[in-house]
Amino acid sequence: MLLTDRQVLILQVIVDDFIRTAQPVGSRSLSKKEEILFSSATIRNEMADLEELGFIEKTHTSSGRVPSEKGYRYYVDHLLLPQKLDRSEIQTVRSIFAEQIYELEKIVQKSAKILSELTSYTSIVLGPAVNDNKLKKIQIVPLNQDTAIAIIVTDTGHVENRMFHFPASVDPSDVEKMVNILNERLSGIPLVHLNASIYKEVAAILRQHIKSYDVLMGSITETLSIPASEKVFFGGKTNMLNQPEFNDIDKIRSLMAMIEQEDGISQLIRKNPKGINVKIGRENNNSAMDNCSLITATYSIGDEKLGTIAVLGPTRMEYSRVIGLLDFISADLSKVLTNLYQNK
Amino acid sequence: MLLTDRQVLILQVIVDDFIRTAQPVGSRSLSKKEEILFSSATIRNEMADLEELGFIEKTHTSSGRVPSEKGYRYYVDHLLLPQKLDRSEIQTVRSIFAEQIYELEKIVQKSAKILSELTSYTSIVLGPAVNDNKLKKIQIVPLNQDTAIAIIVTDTGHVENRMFHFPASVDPSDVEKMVNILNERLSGIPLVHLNASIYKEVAAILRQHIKSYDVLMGSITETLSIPASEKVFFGGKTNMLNQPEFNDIDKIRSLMAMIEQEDGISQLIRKNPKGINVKIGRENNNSAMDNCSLITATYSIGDEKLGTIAVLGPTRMEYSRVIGLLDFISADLSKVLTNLYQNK
DNA sequence: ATTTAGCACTCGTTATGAAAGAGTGCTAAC
DNA sequence: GTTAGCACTCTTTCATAACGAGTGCTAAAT
Repeated sequence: MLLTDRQVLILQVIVDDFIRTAQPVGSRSLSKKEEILFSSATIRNEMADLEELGFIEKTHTSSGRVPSEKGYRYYVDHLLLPQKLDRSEIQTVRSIFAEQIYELEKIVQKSAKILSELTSYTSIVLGPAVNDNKLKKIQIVPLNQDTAIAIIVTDTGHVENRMFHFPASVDPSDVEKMVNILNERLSGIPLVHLNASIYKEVAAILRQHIKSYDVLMGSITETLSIPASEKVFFGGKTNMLNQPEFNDIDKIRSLMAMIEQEDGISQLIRKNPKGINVKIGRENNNSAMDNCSLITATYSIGDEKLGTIAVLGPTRMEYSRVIGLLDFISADLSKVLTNLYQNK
Repeated sequence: MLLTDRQVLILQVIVDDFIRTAQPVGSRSLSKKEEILFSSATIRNEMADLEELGFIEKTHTSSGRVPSEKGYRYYVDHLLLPQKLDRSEIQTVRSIFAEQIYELEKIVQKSAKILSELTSYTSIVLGPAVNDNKLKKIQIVPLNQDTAIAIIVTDTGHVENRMFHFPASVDPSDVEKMVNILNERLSGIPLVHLNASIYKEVAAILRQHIKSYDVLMGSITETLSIPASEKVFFGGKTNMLNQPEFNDIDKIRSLMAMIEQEDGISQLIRKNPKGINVKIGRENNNSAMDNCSLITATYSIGDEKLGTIAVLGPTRMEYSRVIGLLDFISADLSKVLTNLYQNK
């Protein structure tokens, strides 16, 4: 099943042309390309073979050829060269970090926006996995006798807050004491381990010093066990409306419903491993994305994977360009974040 | 230009029918309705008059009639009876407040979701105007030598946080002192007045007690002057795709672009006064909304207007139902919020 | 003076067929 | 192995006709 050089050349040109025009590619128009030195009849023969091998398809008996998912896969795996960014694009990306706002979430959100603008596809960025952030400070602000807000600040500057309730009988000074002890003992612990650590390391001390131990302990552990939300940011949600393959209302409906739902797509993205990953069409296992490809890249602080940035486009997406962009942005993002938060 | 009773009846039936079916209404099908006791020929005459007066329109020379914006306006102003909610709907709405989560924003967000589900249109809720909330507590958490997070908690349980920078030379105990003074003096002040109050009431004391007065004062006032974002929540953003009037890709594109942009629509909504307001089609002054109506209602704590909830639908929207719903939800929301936050 | 029946007319929708155009597969010649 | 040539297929476009829903107008009925 190895392809000859000529078949590879033809496949490449078909994919490139189709990505550019969204029109099926015929043998005659192929033969006019300058890199093609043989006749349309030869091309027809080769195309028949490529079709039999499953790399290209016809939309109907007498139409030109269109890359199949297998064809795109071959293209992505073997033929594609990540596009270098030009000067102005590099500048645009760097502008993400230009403002002196060092909030992790803001940077991430802005990345999503710029990514969608540069690609004119839809971008999705999985916010940093807050659960792995380490506790910097916990504070409790009472609102009235039986309600208070717990505020959790992480080392990356992320702020989580949760309201909780307790009986009015609880002594305010008790709450204060508890917060002090928690801060002393839990600073630096990843959020996800907070609850375990409380039981293991702090419970005994708390019990000694605090009158309403049972009640408060119940409230605080319940509050801390709510999983820190891993946020999803979108850019260009409606960009897909401009792609010619989505001139069909039904396709739009199912795709938009899928994007709007957010959960499904964030799961799809989350499970991707480090580095660049390309999922083409049905490889995504989601019927709403049959005509879409999803390219993901991870970003990190140091060696620790933090989150994922992704681009959703039609299968006929500019893989080369998008991969180049994602490559650059994710590396730059990791570099900046590492500098910001690594050595503190 | 007064309409006869019969003309009003015909207009009403046309609007009702068109809202239900989305099809132009002809004289023959009208004459079959049981509330219509005269012939199709009579109806045709009346319809010709109504058309001349501008209440109804034809889509083409030999089509049935469709309400014009003026027709909808008359319907909304004179003919419409807000629909009462049935038992199960009331229950659904009440479920917004069932969970013991008293966070204002969560309640508001959930309202948007339920509103869009009950109407199958798009709902928009303008979050409470945080700027008018009163300061409960301000806290500052240092992240490293030159960065800290300012956390602002309001009396409604809303938490704002902002990162800011200062020279490493600033003494940490200075920061602590400042926070204490700010809390002592500024508690209860609406966020929007914080900056002014700092200068008026706290500056003198701060200058006395704090070494790095100038630098810190600069940082803190700059931080507080960033306007607290008034959040916009959407529900059912893609619901409009299911409306038959949006079978046209171009209409979808411009509408979705408008919804996605969020700013435009939130401005459109913000300026509406207390109570229920209906804007029909071009009354919205926005070409993307030519085929849409926007119904808004305000919610309050006590007498103080807090925010707005709105429904965006086609001009052919079920005004009676939506107005009934908005009426109920906004009243209920106001009641609950008033109970929660008024008497503390 | 209203109301209604009747009818010619308009316009959108649907079905049908013809012509054009793009592209293929196959055969035979190079 | 490559290419020219040609019949064939399928989509797209356009014109045409038939049908149906609905109107406006006239004249008769109430």
